[in-house]
Amino acid sequence: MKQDKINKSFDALRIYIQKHSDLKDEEFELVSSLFTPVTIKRNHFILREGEICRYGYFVVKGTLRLYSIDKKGEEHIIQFALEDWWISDVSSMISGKASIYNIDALEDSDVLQIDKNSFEKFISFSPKFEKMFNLGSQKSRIALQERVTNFLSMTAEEKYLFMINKYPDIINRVPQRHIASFLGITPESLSRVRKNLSKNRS
Amino acid sequence: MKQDKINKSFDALRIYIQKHSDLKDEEFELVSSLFTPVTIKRNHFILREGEICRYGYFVVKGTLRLYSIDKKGEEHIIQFALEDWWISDVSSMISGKASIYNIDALEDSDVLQIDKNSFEKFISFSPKFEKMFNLGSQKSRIALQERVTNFLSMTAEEKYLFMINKYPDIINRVPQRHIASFLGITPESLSRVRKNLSKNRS
DNA sequence: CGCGGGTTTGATGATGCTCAAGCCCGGTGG
DNA sequence: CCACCGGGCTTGAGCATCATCAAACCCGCG
Repeated sequence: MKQDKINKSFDALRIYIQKHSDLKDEEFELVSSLFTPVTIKRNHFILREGEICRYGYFVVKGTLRLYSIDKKGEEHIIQFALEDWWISDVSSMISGKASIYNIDALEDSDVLQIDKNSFEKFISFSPKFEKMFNLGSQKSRIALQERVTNFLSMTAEEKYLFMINKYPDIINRVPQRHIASFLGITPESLSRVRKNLSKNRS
Repeated sequence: MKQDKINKSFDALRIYIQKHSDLKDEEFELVSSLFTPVTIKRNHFILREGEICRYGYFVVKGTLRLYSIDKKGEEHIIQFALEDWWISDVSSMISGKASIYNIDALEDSDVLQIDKNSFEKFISFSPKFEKMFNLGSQKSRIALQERVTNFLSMTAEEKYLFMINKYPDIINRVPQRHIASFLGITPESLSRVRKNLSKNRS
């Protein structure tokens, strides 16, 4: 990776952290030493089903997805990650067991990679980093609970409308069939839902 | 509440905490001072939609549920809580905004109630309490992600089988229609799923 | 006993899936 | 510059799963 791009990656991380807490230069010095910049080409994997997940990733640029493959070979997207998001299989990382998920890139992407040990160092370095992480975890937990609630109570159309409202940036960047997968419907159904909406809007 | 029952409640909490970390007598002294024992009669509420959630609850005895009500008036169960589980609307608690959920008791239940401030004290009192809490949050997050994965990839029958396997204690204690609600199907459908399973098993 | 909540069963229907074909559009090579 | 290819989206017809509505059944409790 070019030095220029590396610098930009760390700039992005710094801005992200700074949003959540003050950060002195020497603190950021340490932080930088713990993360490794990595570029991931479109359709390349950073985690495959059956592997143990050893890293967390901060997305500097691009789009990644976390998904499972069921016994019929169908993909089911659990999470997207765009700029400024984190992605990883926390379950595999904590348990040290094989992951049931895959993570790959939907576009050429730049990420900052951090392994488990470095991450421990990172959050134990300062309480404010730990707070930042825990707050992020809570937000993720709340978003997942919201998604469960929606699965329990919404039709395909309602789930799509909710998503447009809550994650417009994802809608605008990700191919429709992936949106469908995330919503738990087929691409055909999503197409029909959209047709219906545009009809009723005009 | 009778003193005897109160003591038993704190015993349960102590055993729970001890499972996760050592605990000295004087530490537990403090912990006890932060929680309030409460009994909840069957069908009584500790949180209603529209209220701000001000407490977390540790279940000593009984069964509670967290659920939403959709615009058709249907209930959708997000979470059960049995002995040794925690229940609360974390989202409302963190944001300070009105909850979209209800929490009530499915049986006469004993819980230990703790308000937001006391909880802050609790986890800031010792790093091991904070660790315990964060680990619990991660586990909850992982369980929610698993549930999302299941919604995306499983049929009604598969979800039910998964639940039998993962939460047999809930299956054995909770009326069928509530299991159905948790799985996102109707009581009638669950009844038929069970019929099918018993047919194919014999 | 008989009442009542919960579960089961049956008949019918809606939502979303499957499979197959057509369409749109951007990229590539002649 | 245009023809053609291919991926992704759309459309259509038939179908499966699960929902709905209504009735019967079961069983514990007053």
